[in-house]
Amino acid sequence: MVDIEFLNELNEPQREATMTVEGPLMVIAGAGSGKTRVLTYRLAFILSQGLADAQEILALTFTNKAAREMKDRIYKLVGSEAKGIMMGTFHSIFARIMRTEAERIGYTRNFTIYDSDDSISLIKTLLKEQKLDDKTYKPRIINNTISSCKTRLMTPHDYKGTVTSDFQEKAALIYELYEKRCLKANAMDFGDLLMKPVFLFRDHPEVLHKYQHHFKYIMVDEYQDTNHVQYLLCKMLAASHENICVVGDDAQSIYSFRGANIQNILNFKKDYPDAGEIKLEQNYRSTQNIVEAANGIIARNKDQIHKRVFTENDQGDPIGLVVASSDQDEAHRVVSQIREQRQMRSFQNKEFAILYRTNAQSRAFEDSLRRANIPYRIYGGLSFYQRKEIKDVVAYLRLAINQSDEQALKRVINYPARGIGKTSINKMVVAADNYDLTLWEVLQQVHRVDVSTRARNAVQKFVKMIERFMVESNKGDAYEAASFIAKESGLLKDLHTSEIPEDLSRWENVQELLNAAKEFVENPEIEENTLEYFLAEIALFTDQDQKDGDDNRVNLMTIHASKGLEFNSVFVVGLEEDLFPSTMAETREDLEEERRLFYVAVTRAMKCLSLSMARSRYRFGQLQFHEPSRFLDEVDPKYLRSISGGMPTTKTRTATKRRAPEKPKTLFAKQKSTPMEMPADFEPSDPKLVVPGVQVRHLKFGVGKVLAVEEVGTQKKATVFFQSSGKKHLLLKYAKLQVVG
DNA sequence: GGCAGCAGCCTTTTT
DNA sequence: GGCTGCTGCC
Repeated sequence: MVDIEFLNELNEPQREATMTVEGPLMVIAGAGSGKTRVLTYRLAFILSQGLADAQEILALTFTNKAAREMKDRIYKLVGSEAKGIMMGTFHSIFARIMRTEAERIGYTRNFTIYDSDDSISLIKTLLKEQKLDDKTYKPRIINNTISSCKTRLMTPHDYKGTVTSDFQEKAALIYELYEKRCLKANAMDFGDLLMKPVFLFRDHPEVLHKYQHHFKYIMVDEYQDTNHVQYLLCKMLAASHENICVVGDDAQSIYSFRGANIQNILNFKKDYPDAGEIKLEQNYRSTQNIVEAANGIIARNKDQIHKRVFTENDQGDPIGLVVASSDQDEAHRVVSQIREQRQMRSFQNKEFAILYRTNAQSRAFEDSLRRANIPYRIYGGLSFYQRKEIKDVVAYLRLAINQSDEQALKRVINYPARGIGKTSINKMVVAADNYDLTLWEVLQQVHRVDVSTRARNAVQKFVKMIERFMVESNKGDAYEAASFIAKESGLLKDLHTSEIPEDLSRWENVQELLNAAKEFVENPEIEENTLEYFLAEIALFTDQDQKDGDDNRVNLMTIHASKGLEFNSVFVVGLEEDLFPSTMAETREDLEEERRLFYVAVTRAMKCLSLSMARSRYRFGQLQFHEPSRFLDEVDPKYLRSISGGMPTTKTRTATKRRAPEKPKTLFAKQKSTPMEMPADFEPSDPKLVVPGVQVRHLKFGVGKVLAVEEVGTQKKATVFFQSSGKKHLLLKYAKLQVVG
């Protein structure tokens, strides 16, 4: 038995929540009340008491990152006993279960996971085949319809019974065809990963029993954001022992747009009348001002469980309020405040967060921060795995594992160009349809299809290549296989020899993917190091999961993405009607969700909080004027202090002047994982300091030694020898160099 | 078959 | 304002 001294670090309700492990339990955890701590300690407690082995515990989290962090913390508490806890997102856990059980529902274990892009592109194909216009029947909307059916467990047949409009009727038809095609492609979409297990458990009680028996303890984090399917899965798995603990905060439910159901929290007591209920109400995160202002905000919502969040922390500073004239002005003033707080309170860059309602708002802040030479990091937006070049490589990998994967096949069949054009592909698609074969099977028998000799030869070569990839993917580990495929497919070469400058950074991104494969292979935690497992992992990897990194940068993200995080200083920006709350929010329920979102934003702040709005801003390429958000009126003025941001300081002007105009577009676009990011602690030096003999750092080339500086015309040109890439000539006017050592 | 140029869409949030 | 995907031209 492991020592459980750690329980002493908890307050009374926290300890109770930690030690109540038998039977159903609901923990309502207010913002900043130590929820994660309770969850980790609770798991550590179960393990240390020998109540269950790690593999017998199921812990469902909201993001993979949350799971990883929790695992780390549990390791620190109980050591290697924690190894093997089934911890992850609903999607990743049930994807694993479905791999084991795939054969029972007509799939094989190597099935592909379609992301929304794959789904939408399949829907487009189907619309075309049905001669339906994709302007009237928008693929994205149909995709939303299908996923919403899936969270409500509606099959195409069920849905057909409910249609009341022409659009729905066509959507039902597409849904039906879509399901057939997914099955044929041995592919599941996000919705399937949750819906199919429910049907599997329903139709195969022995399978359900197996898992019910297997998981002795179940824990669900962020329960307020679970949807109906997730709710059912929990209920099914917990039915025999009922050792289920759900943790959440109804006030922070912000995902109803994707089917999250706040009722799940309220229903918990109906399903388990004897369930314990513990409220964590002491906030350890924020100042009194922030906690009380937040309480005042959320009090206006009708739908909520009563609780009284309080704190024993200091009162703290008033909440800053900024009314800016434009979005640029807003950004500018936020940056000024960041500067000021860095000085006055000695906060580091990474202790700041700028939170906004929509991703599109980030641009103004990026510009301002870049001008001020403040490094920043953007969360969200286009994730690494959504990039074209990455999707191309991944498509090859997918194809190596699952040849039925139609979306992957179509993506790479003629990329890099190998002479298999639209006409030939169309003929083969038709053949596949006529003979009820997969596209891959047709490719294998291309000699029976009426295509040009040139195309036929190209197809046969392509098939041989993929077959080699199949062999390779079974032979080596994920890294070896992926490297082989990236190289042999011609993809790397295509990017490397390309004239287009962006292709260089694409090439680097592909290298980055290979690095990820290497890291995966070297991770001792993983079950198997094959390509198949690697693919399964990255299919569910999202931008929310990117590593924090220790680098010192200001954080920019949507409020949704900020859930679960905390920062010393938070700026909630864009508090304008029609932006936040969003125009889309019409009903009282919608509006209450927006208000919860505001509540989440405000409660991310530990010490400093600032709210701002812009009277005008560019949207859809047009200048728009906005009224202040109603949410600003909902903050009690006694907590507020208006900040009338004045003119930019001298220092600001200098910084603005100093920036090189080329910097954003060229250098930063070439950053590896996320473009436009500025590495931490990179501070370009005055060009005068760049003299022969000194060591310098360059954003892209790394560290190097200055060999010579010469005047070319009116400009200064330096010759630098870089360890990474050899000798380079750089114009000092453009190249930013930092003198080091 | 490949590329360039343009139209139209988007902006709520994501596994 | 920026991106994607389509069309039409070579």
